[in-house]
Amino acid sequence: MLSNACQYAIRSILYLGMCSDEKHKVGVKTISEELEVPQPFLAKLLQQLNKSHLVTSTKGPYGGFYLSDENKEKTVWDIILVIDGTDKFSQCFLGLSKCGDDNPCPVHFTVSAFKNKIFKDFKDKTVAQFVEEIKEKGRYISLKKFDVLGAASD
Amino acid sequence: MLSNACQYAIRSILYLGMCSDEKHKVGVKTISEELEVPQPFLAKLLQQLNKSHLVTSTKGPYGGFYLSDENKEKTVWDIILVIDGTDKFSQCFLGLSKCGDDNPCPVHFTVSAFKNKIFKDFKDKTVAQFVEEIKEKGRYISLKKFDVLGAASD
DNA sequence: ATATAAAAAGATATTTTTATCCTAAATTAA
DNA sequence: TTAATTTAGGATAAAAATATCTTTTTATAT
Repeated sequence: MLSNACQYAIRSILYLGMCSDEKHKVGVKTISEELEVPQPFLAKLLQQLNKSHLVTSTKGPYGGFYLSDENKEKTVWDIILVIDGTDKFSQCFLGLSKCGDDNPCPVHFTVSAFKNKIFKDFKDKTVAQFVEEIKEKGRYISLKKFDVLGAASD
Repeated sequence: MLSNACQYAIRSILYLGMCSDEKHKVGVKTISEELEVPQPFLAKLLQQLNKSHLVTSTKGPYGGFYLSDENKEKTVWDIILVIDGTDKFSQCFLGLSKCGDDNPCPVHFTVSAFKNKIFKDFKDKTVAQFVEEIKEKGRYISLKKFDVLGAASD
C-alpha cells in the first residue's frame, strides 16, 4: 500500500520527531542505521522531504536533519502526498475503476472501513501529536522502543 | 497491497465463476475486455493460473477458460499465494522488521484488525461461496453488476 | 485431412521502483 | 583561510513489475 520510499519517509520523520531538534541534528548515516534502510536512497529521500518543507537540514559539520516547529505541524498524510501521491489510497482494493459505496466490489466496505480509520490518524494528527503518542504508548518506529528514549540528550 | 497481476487474477477467477462453466468457456479476449485489463498480460497470467490449478483451459475452437468444480473450491487466498506470495500481507504497514502485537508500530492494531477481517473472507470462503455472495449482494467485479447477469447464457 | 480458433510457450520490451555513485556547495572549527 | 564534514544535485545502475510480440501446440468443425 505504501512504497518503500514512503515507509522510509514516515519513519524518518517520526524518528526525527523523537530524537532531534534544532540543537541536535541527525545525519543520514545515523538515521539509515537506526531505521535499517539503505543510506544513499534515504539521502535522496531526505533531500526531497527538505524541498517539500517536511524536514529541515543544514550542511557542514554539526549539520544534519531535524524537524522545525513548522515541520512538526505537518501530518503523516502530507508525507504520503509528497512521496506516493494520493492515488494508491483512493483506488479499489481489487483495482475496479468504478468501485464505490454505491457500486461496491466484494471487499469494498471492509476496505473502506479500514481506510477511514487510518485516514483519521494520518490526516487529523500532526507529526507532533503522533510523536507524543509514540512516547506515551511506547510504540516502535525503528529497532528501539521509544518510551525509554534518551537518544536526543548527550 | 495487491499487485496489478494479483488483482487481475482475482477478478478473472471471480468473473469465470460468474460467467463460465465447462460448457461455456470464455476466451482471454472477452475476459480482458470485460475487466478492462491488458490482454497479453492477462493471457500470461491465466496460463500461470492454469498451471496452478486455479482455472481450467482447453485449446482450439470453442476453447477458453472456465472454473472446474475443483477450481471453485479454492479460496481467494490461494490466488494471492500463487501470484503475490504471502510476504506483503504479513509485513508491517510502515516496514518495521519486528513489528507485532507485542512490539507494535504506531498503526499496528488498526492494520492488524483490518488484516484479520479480510483474511477471514480470503481464507475461509471458497471461490464458489464468494461468487454466491456477489450474486446475492449484487457486487461488481467488472463494469457489470452481476445480480442481473445473463452473460453465460446463449 | 484441412482450415481455423484458441491457449501455451518463449523471448523481448517498457516502465517504475529502488538503489548507488560521484562531484559540488555550504558550514563549521581550528 | 583551510581542512573537515555533511547535505545537495546530477547521473547512472539494478531489479522488479508490467506489458507485448511471435511462434508453437492443441482441439474442433467441416
